[in-house]
Amino acid sequence: MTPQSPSSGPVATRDIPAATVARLPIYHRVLGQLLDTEVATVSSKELADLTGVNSAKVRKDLSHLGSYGVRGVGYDVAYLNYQISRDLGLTNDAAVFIVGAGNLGRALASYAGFASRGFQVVGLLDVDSEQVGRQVGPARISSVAELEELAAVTQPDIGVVATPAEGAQEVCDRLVAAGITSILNFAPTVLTVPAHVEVRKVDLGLELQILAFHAQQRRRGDASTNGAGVPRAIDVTGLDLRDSATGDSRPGVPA
Amino acid sequence: MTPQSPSSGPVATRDIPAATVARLPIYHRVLGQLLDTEVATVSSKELADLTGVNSAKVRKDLSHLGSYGVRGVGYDVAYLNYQISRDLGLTNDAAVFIVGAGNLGRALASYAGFASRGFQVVGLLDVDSEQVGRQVGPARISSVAELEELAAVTQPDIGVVATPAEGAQEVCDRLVAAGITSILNFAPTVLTVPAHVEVRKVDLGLELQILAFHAQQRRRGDASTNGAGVPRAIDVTGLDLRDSATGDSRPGVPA
DNA sequence: TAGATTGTTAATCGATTAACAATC
DNA sequence: TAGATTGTTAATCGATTAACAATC
Repeated sequence: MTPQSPSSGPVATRDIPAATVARLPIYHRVLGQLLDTEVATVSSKELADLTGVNSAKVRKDLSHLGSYGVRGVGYDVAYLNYQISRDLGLTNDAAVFIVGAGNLGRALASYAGFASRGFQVVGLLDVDSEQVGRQVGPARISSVAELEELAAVTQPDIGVVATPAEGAQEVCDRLVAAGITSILNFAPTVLTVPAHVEVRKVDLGLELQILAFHAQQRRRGDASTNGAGVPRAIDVTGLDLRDSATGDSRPGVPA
Repeated sequence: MTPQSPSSGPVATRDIPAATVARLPIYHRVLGQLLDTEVATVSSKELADLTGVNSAKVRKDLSHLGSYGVRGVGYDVAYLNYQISRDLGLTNDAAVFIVGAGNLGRALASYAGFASRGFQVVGLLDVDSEQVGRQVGPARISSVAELEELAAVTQPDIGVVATPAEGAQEVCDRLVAAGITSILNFAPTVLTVPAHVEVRKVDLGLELQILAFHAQQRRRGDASTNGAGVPRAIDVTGLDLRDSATGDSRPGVPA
């Protein structure tokens, strides 16, 4: 994930459906756990049970990567795990640059799930000069004034915006100016970026709202006039988590 | 959102498509900002520009709530905002119970986006006895040993699991036993819950992985043999963020 | 009335899933 | 060979979007 030209082999990543891409990390995590417990092979049915994904969907997803299974046997855990890593671009470490070292920024910097999945925090910045110099997990907090300088040195692949809503757009602009083309946005704002930059948005309040909505639906189902009384399991699919960048400097789709 | 029987009026929430539900909070946030700037009406086109959602989609989404627009004019900001709040179940405060007061738990407890959207943190628990008693934003940290007791008193609507992966399932079981039926899971594990409980999963590493994948795709498009050189904007839809609860005690779909 | 914008229709697109032939 | 499981087909379902009649 360092910005070199990719010399990789026959990675069959042409036209993997978006919904499949979104599930690959799930398979990847479960395969990692299976590796730890020294399970050698796994069937689509087993993967389905472990991930909650329909087994036909598992097979279809994996078939987009290539024919890595063996009929009558299943998938070799280590081999499949490696192939998914490769297709996800995790074989080279991705350098992550976190702006904002409040509770959230610090939580992200010390999040164990990053290192184990090939992400390396190469910068953790904050405006608060009192915070500068403090060690947070593997990172030391730097001043946000040094953003450009640090970015030039560390060449981050991904920028994470963990600031309040107010400063977010400015930080985003500076990240983009520094050459970063992938941004993960935790601030509750829609970020405006040029077309070549991809922004994904994580909105923690939104997740709660969706839960609250479904909870309300269940209560209605239980107690209201229709009186069905069956607590339906409502499936939420089709959530678009991506800030679109279809035109130059247009706002995108937050989650 | 307190567990009383809903006496609400003609809330037209039957069969709102899942994809629409996932976007309502986005409209809600933007409408709130428009309210602050005293904008009286807004057209679907304007809402589309502000959220990055296609304008036809905006109209279709809003039409699921009822006919709240005026042809030739647009939507009354305050009225639409209220209707969405009502459909999302935000008119009554939802009580949120956070287990795990590490960086992430503290970030959530002090997250401004919660209070402004009708969520109230009624509990923040940690195993670390040194943390107990500390004030974090509006909440004071309690001992996780008091989980059942506190839940009985505060009657939380939503439980948030912000513990490491190891403790997550136990915490989840205790939340379920305490009567909580909506759980937001930040731990990198699939939680197993009874069918009547809904779990939504937020996986911070997953978002980074998806960004990394797209970044890799862009580099391929730029530099590889096909030589197209056009940085495609790849759209990611269809991400299922919900742990399913289709059968009793079956694992679900993590995000 | 003329202009603007909603609400809805219908076509299109993509994702899901059961079913089964291929094959280890 | 018999049993198991993949990879793929095809049917179904839901979401997206352009287009436009309804109507303010």
